[in-house]
Amino acid sequence: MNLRDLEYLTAVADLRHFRKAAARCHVSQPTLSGQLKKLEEHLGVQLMERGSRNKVIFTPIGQEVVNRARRILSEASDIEDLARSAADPMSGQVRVGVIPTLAPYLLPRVMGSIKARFPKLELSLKESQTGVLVERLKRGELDLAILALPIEGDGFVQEPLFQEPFYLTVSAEHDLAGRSAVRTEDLRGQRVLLLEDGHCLRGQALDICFAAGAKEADDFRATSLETLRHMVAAGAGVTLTPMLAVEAGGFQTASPVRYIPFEAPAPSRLVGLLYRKNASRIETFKQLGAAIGQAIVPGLAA
Amino acid sequence: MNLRDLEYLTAVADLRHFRKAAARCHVSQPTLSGQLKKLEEHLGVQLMERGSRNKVIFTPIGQEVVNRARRILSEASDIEDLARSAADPMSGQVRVGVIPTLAPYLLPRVMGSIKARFPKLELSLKESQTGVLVERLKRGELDLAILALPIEGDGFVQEPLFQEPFYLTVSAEHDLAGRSAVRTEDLRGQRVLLLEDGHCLRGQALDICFAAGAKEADDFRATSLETLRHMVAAGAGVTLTPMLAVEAGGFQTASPVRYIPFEAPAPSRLVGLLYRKNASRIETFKQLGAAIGQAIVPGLAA
DNA sequence: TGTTTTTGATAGCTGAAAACAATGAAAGGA
DNA sequence: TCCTTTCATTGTTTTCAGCTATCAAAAACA
Repeated sequence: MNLRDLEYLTAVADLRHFRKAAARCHVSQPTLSGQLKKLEEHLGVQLMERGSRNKVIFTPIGQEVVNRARRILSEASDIEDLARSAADPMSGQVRVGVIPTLAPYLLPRVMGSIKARFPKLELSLKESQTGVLVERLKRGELDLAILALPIEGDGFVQEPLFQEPFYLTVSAEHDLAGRSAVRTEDLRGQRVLLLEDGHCLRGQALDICFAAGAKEADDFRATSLETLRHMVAAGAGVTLTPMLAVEAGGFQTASPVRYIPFEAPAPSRLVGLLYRKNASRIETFKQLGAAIGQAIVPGLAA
Repeated sequence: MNLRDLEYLTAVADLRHFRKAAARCHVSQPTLSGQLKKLEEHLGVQLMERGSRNKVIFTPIGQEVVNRARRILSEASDIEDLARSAADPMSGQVRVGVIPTLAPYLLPRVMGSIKARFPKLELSLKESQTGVLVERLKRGELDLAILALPIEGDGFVQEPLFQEPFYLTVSAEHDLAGRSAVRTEDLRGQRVLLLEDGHCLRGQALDICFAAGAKEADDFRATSLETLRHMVAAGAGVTLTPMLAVEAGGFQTASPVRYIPFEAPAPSRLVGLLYRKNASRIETFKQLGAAIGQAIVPGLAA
């Protein structure tokens, strides 16, 4: 059986006339006759009675087949519509995974402009740690990840978006609280609070601490940057906060923690996109990345 | 688009492997690859990501297309099932029209054995006068009619089933009530009650009366044989009753009307089937006719 | 690290079947 | 009786789904 045959059939059902039906299907009348005859042979049932003058009459089974054929054709046409609308790269669904140290701070700053620029795009957001994101990307459960680069492992494209500098985060009572800038060497001897295992930020901060001669507070692992912030406020130690997670300037003085920038070269992480090399919607991802960059980079310069 | 392509697609979706999918569809792998590629081109959307080693991954749109394809294929398969079951001539629906002077008396005698012999046959019954039946048959609203032959008009097949003799019907007080048989000449001068216009039986009875010199009671036209029966019982006149409508012997003596057979050649009507010359289910009709004949003819002989 | 295996894509060819034009046959209508 | 309408039939052409053989990439393995 064939969708084309069903079109012939419904055309005859609509017009009750082989020649007109053939015209509507843009084929010759013998073609349509022949195909319908073959369809009847294939089904083993006579679908209609042909009189040379009297109108075509459908058998009860034929009528039922016509009804079902109409539904099938309509559903097939739905598929084509679906595809057509999806052919617009900035429409349809994109499943995005974002790491937890980025999501709560990045998304509020970019979602507004993305929704405005790409109204037909439906972003489905998922917050997970790097390892989980990579795995889900590989399995096709996600289309795109926003995380800290580089990622080890092949088969992916890594697209840098921006460098996000870290800020030394201390309590208002801390010795360094008054400084307008610090160097990594200032970390020496500090008790540094870090995130629990699995967060890429933990590894990056650890590297910086190790290089600077600081040591991790090994009796504590935070679940989130917010926990970390509260611990620092309580005077339990210092930490490194990525820039987007730094509280907005207006509240900074009232806050019990101080965010101190590093002198150049400031430690930072590279935030970027990750997607499968043979992904279908690379164009969509590139445009998304550009939009995120435009929304964030001006804020970085300030 | 093509149902075959959708099969390829769902096979790949099931097996996540082009070669295996091709095997399941009994085609070569390049064929399947090529057709799927064409499908994607036709839809203008990438449906899946092909990695040479990692499993095939469907895009979100691809997954949605697969879901819809599955439904379409299932519905297409339904059509084939429907046709297969309908290919058995004695199964499925047959829309039968029966004239009102036959239906209430014929159907109870035949439906039982028909249901027993053809359990898969669904008879949809409609009671209408000859003219309506012929019209509906022509329009394809009915498949078969059971009525009195012959029918004028072409394009139909008329298949005789049995001759149904008429009985003179008089009240128990009537002069002729005691007779064991009558001749048509006995009708002379009788006041004959007949059915209203549209009933073929009216015309047939009228012919008999005209030939015999009886005259119709022109102030009365009955709607049904039952009305006629009651009128005869009330002594309003005599009438002709087709044999099947004659009340069963057990009640006859208790009944206020008497049914008197005619001497040979007894007037009668020919009951038969009518269907379109190019009808699809002629075999079904022939078997149905045979079953009706077998159920009725023994009763006629008795 | 080089080799093998796996897996989908590509190229070129073939045959079945879908399409066409021309014609026939049946049946209304003039 | 002839003409028109309408679907079926016939024979030819063209399209394309299908095949075999082969390639290229990448994972697996030694």
